[in-house]
Amino acid sequence: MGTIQPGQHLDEVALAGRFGVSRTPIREALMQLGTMGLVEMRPHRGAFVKRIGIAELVEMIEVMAELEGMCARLAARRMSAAEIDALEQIHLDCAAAADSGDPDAYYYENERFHRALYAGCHNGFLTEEAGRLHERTKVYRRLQLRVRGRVENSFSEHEAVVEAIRAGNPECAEKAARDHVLIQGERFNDFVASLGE
Amino acid sequence: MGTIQPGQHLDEVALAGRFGVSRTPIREALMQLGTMGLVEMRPHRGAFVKRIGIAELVEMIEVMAELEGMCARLAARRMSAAEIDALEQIHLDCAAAADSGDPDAYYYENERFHRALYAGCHNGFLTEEAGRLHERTKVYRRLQLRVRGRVENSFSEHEAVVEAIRAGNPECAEKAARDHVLIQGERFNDFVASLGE
DNA sequence: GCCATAAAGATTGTATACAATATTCCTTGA
DNA sequence: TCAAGGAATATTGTATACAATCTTTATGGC
Repeated sequence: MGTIQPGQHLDEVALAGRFGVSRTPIREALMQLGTMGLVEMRPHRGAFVKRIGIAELVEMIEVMAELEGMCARLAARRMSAAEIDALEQIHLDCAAAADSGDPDAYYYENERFHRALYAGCHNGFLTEEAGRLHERTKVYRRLQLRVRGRVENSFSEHEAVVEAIRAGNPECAEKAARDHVLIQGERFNDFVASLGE
Repeated sequence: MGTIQPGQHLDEVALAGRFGVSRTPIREALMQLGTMGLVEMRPHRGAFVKRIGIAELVEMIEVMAELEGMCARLAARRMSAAEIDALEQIHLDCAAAADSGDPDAYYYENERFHRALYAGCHNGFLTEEAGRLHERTKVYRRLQLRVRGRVENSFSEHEAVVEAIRAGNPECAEKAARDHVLIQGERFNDFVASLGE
């Protein structure tokens, strides 16, 4: 219970009753989610949980890779020593989480790592946009970490990003971060293919 | 009249009266604009036209350059012969508009050119995102075309993009498109600097 | 038996009324 | 005279009622 499925119709009165408010704030929230692209609003039909197709997800990952690469490139040029230290500390936390063998723990630390990377570009708008896209694809990315060996690979890919940033090598950092995301796209394709669909 | 200024407070009842509807649809529209980032919503204060600072605009242009470069890179790989022909036709229309000496005419054709480029990447999500950012910065970009010689330079920069795409050279196309946007950022800085602020 | 059409029901979109909060201006005291 | 506090006003946030539109179901005709 509580979990909602893609394509599900979001009934306004039901939600209003569920949260103990009137339809008005519910409608405003749904409208926000609509413009954010999380739900689909069809005229006189209401709000539906956006059903993200595989093609669309691949498209989003393609853009994601570009933005993450850009963040890393700029971070290599702009991050202060203190910021790099902080990023490396989070990276160490990732290591601990990876060793613990708990995918959820790693997921949480991984989140922190990416947020720190986004902030490191010193471009507030880019940080926002990358964060939004990250948020929008997180559900699907979380599945990835369940794949055997993915956590270890993810960690070593982070390593490459951190090293390039510390070395002050923008091109290298960009490539490492971009590949880190693109690999997830490929893995996802494998995952989908393995479902026989 | 009719034009609104950055930072201006958007009165709900005034807008409702102006458009002959109640506050409800006005509120929903403002909320949409809020999540789109075009207006700023402060709690219990209402909606204000987003005041985009110079720093923020530079940040947006930086991201814009990356996305446009990505579009061009993918377009060089994915555009069909027919699409390239269409892009070139729009480019010719730009030439005609440039020759007419009317900045507004060129502005319109320039718009078509960029939209065609966005569509050429064959990534619907990227096309959407690039279009949104384009829309959000258009007001400021329009000023650029008033600068002497900018229309001619813009046109020759387009030329480089079209040639690279026709040649099927992704790296070249990416660089050309990226530089095309970045130059606008630099010109804008010049423009701001010339104001003595 | 099946399809088309119309009526009934359900759900979204809009308007209006009321409550909550912020702003402004006036009063009062030092 | 200026500052602080409070009341009055204005504006946003929420609830509810009504209108418009879509969906479903039942009925009639072929």
